[in-house]
Amino acid sequence: MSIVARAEDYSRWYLDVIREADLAENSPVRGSMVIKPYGFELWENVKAGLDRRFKETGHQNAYFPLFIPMSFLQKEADHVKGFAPELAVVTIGGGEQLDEPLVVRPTSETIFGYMYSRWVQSYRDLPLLINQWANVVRWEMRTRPFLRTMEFLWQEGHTAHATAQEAIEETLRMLDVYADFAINDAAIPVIKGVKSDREKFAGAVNSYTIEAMMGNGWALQSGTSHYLGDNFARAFDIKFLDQNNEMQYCHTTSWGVSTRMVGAVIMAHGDDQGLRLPPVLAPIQVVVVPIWRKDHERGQVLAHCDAVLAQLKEAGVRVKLDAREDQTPGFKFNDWEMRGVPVRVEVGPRDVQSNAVVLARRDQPGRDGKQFGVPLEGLAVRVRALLKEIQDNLLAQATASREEQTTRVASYDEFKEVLDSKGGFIRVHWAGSDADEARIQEETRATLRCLPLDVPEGEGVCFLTGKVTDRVAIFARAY
RNA sequence: CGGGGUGUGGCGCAGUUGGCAGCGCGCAGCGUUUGGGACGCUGAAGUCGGAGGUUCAAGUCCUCUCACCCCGACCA
Repeated sequence: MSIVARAEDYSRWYLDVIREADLAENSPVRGSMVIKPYGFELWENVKAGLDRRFKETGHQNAYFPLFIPMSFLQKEADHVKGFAPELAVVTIGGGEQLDEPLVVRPTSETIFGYMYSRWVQSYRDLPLLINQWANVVRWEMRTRPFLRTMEFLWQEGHTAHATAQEAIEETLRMLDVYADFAINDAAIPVIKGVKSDREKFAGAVNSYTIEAMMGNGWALQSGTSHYLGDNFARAFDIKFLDQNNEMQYCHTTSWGVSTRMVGAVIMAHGDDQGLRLPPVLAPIQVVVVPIWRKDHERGQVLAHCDAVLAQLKEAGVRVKLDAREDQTPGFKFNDWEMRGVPVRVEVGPRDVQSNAVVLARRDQPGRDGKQFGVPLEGLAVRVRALLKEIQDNLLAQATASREEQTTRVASYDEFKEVLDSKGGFIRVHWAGSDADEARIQEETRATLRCLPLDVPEGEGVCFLTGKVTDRVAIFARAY
């Protein structure tokens, strides 16, 4: 059992890491997986970081049901068209054929819409800012652990507002929240952008995305935020009386981040040794490995470990002692590196003697990442600083790698050449049509990931059509 | 749905012209080990994906079938 090199077979590397780091396992049902405790803890930390931000921006959690009447989906034409192919539908309940089939939610705009129409009467009821943590089901043809599974966990925020402007502000606010989480917690640099019409959410006016780059140069949509206009308000009759006693439709939004984010963390940071977790999200931030040769050393070393443990716990560090007696220290070093633990503390007889420890950092493999003779006194302060440094370094590395793999091209020939030789993100001025976009996808397997928001690049010539435009697009092969 | 592949102890695999079902890892017990993936000895564990057929004899040959994996079309 081991992990294949990324350069040799990236998608096998990904599956190897998930297996070796004990994150998840395929279930007996095709396309669905069991998230194991270590992987789930990682997800729980993702949840915690997002949930805190949702609360800070005024949202409350609630829970809406798993089953949705089929007729609800059908109320919004684009929505049903988009989701119909991937619905799981319940037609039998309690041994009886159901009068109306129930859809296992693929997303919850419709049931939220139905309830919101009952809850909103006056402008005083607005805005409505609700999030839910839930599982959803989409019948996928091709699946990959975390990146695309038939059932996945996510949060979906659904909000209703009095005006288009407020709803658009909310959409962009949540996009910022996602970007902030990705950058500061997951240490993944992301590009905020708007989706093309072809790529946008079924039923949305506009879809926004944070696009991240994985270790192989492929793009991964890591979070989305949709401005739904009054499409769902009209479909579900979400109306209110405004200050002038006039009936108005609400403007709604929805936004989601899923367990796919775990896949993003794996692929944005992992190396040939396995997982590399950003300290903010790591279930175990520091692992302590005791080392002894002779029996009499054992007690001293473990006592020393306890002192380390106590000090780090006191400082709020998530620390674990690996006191397994049936494994050698060398095995444990490799094991925890594979699992991506950011910092390792090694405690042996020599450290007991000198009242110190050895510190090893995951982002610098081998002897380079080791500090010897680190005094026990003040260790927690030093470790916390090191965790911060590792967090920053992972972000810096991922950013540098993304910049290195982002290319500007001026012609379609160059586009194809770069895509085949180098891959990564390709930045272009873009004035093409839906049909042009479809053709590029067909010919190159690259898709238009987004039109980046924060790029005042000025006018330029569209690489495909030759038209002058100020619109910029990023194309890439994507998961 | 199209193309390719695989089903044999828990996992990864080998199994020749059909002739006693094996190897590595893991697992259990005991002992020696432990500063970068330790070693020895002993042991447990398999209706060979399923059904049918050919044969004195099938993991192996034939027919049917099921499942899973990989590559495409759909997608957070």
